Amino acid sequence: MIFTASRYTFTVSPMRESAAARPYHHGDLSRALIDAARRLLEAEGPSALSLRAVAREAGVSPAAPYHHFKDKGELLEAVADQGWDMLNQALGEARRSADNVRDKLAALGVAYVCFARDHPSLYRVMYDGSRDKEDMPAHVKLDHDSAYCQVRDTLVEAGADPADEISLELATTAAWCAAHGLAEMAAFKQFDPLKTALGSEEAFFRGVFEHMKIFAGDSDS
Amino acid sequence: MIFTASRYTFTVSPMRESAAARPYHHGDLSRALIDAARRLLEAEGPSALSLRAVAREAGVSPAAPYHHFKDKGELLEAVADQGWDMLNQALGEARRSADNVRDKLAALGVAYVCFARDHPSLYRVMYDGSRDKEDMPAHVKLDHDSAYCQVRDTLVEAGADPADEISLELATTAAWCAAHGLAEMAAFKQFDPLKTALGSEEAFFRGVFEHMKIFAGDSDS
DNA sequence: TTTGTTATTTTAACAATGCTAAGATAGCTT
DNA sequence: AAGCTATCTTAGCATTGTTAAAATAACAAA
Repeated sequence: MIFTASRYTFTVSPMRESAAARPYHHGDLSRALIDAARRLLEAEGPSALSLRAVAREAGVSPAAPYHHFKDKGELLEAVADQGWDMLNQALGEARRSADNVRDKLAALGVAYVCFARDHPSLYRVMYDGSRDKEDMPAHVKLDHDSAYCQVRDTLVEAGADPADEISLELATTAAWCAAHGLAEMAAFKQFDPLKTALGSEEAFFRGVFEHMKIFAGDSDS
Repeated sequence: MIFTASRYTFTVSPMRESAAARPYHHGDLSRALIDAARRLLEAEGPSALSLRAVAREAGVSPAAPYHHFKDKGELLEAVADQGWDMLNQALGEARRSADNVRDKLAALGVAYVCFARDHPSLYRVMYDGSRDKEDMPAHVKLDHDSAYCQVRDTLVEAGADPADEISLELATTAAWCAAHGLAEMAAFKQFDPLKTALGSEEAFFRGVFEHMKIFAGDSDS
């Protein structure tokens, strides 16, 4: 679907549900902006993601986005939200497709790192917004099927005592930190020999996770 | 020590050893620039760290830095290098002051996260440069007493088999990822209740590390 | 329909940034 | 003293985020 208005030409992605009644002049521009940002992000990486470039990609003037997002940051937040939705979904699938309970948590971890590997720019945006604030990324702790809650629930399924809240929170945080740490490291090419030695990248991820007990020593706390 | 040349006034940090024979006009400008960058970083955070601001802080013209660093990135690399030196030193101290072998690795981990907590902007710079390249941050794997090597050596001291190189690399990577992940998360205020419940921030760090065995299940590999 | 209100978009402008090319300056070498 | 070269400044360019003001188009009421 292609609109032409004044001298700007731009495309509008097909409307989803009735997400929001179609606004005034040009269809759903805020969604078009988010899509344009995602397109730019995949094509050129995070450094190319300027507000003006997004507007250009969407076919509107440099100031147009400011009527839909107060800030460049607010647009990036919207992009990040989509990323979190995708990640939550990927974790859900990994969780369902794991054979036995014992492997479920490792499967979650591998799925997490694979997501970061497959969408590196998006993953960056998902965290960059939160680094300045002192809040966790959106939807990480709040939603029912948020990534965080999925990890916590999986821990309970695997035998963690849901009554010991502190221990459960610590374990969930530990899993989260481990996955995030590996996600940020995994692309370093210093790991290439290890990956080939182990046969695949996923095997490398799994191998790292298998060693995650190191900090605990051998005793059980 | 204060120089005044043309209309720019700037300070030069006291010379260290004979790091490099004192250059031409204004003393050791490249060091002065790095110091200025560090000062700005601590005072205003990473977003305020523009090359022009650094030049301003150092009392030179906006183009002066380009005779000492080919890029903004190259200056940031130099700043990051100092950060890695500091971190390596902090890890070394933590390693020496740990009572028994068993606690050494946890002490290293806590020291790592404390460094990131105490120098958040510097820590950001230390990794930001490496995210674009696909290389690990400078000096992480190369130097003798690099942070990476210290972790690996500590693992060997704690009983890891130095002959099984793959397992040792995996374990070192696991420890590194865990520490980095926690370092990036630790500032989120969602953890405040946990920190107070456990008495201190360090206790929280230790608590997370103690749960790091989760990915391994209970069996030993 | 006409009129008015309001939401959306454009144009134009500002300050700031990274960086480069040209000239000035000062130290070193001969 | 003359020349060379490294260092620094001045000016300038393209780009960025953001704002203010003007234009445009949808809608609601008369």
